[in-house]
Amino acid sequence: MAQERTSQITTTHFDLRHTFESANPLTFFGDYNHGERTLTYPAGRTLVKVRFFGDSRKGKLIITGGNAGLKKEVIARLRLNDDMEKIYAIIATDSFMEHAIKKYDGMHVTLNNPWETTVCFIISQYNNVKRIRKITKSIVERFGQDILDDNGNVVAKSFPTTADLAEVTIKEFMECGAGFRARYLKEAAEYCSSSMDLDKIGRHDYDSLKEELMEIKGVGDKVADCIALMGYGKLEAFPIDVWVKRTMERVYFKERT
DNA sequence: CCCCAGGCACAGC
DNA sequence: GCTGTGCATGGG
Repeated sequence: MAQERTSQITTTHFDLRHTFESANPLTFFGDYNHGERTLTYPAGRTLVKVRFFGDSRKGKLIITGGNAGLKKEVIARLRLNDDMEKIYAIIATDSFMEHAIKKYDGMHVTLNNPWETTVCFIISQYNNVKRIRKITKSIVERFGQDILDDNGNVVAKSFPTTADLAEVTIKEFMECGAGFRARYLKEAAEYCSSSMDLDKIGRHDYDSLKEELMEIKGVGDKVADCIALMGYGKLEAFPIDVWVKRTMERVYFKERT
């Protein structure tokens, strides 16, 4: 029966928009609605909806969904317990960083399911954000399992498991727009569903974890860092994509600000 | 028409 | 080890 749970979390130095217009995997299959200030995403067999009130200085999240442990899940996933003031103090190394911190106050690194993260970042290689989103959504839509509301209507799809995707053919991944990454997805799903334990390797330290991740075809240095950081919460990881590289070169090796 | 996008595997040194 | 190259696809 319909007993929708609602919980509340108060926040400081958190901003939903900055977080979800940034670089985390949830961006690729969750739905962020800027007008309504809501984020909707599948978590297990339920659909989570998060609504943000206030601003990065003083905010509030209202969470709705059918699951009892949801509040804890959201706090973990959005890393709401991160000590942002301490982090800002550490990374405020120059005026460029100070400006960035001010401008994007409340942008959080998120903590995601390792497999979801792996899929998203395999798709991300040599690709643009719009297409990454399109491909990811298409795969979830097509191969995820139904998430039902109380009346039995399909409201969303869950993120497909390793076993789900191991059954998918390269041709089907191509039909989702994956292009040359189709065979990486196929091999990753087969490998991760049979020869590798994504939960278990989470207990390894950063170096060893990264080494394990790079055994997956289609996962190289940068994607492994993304998975380590956003799939496992290894804060030592520092993924350098073309934008980070470009910015660092511009700011620290040419102009100087 | 060309170029590029949240890199990667692979070949050839 | 290091460097160069092809890669599916869509948008600018």
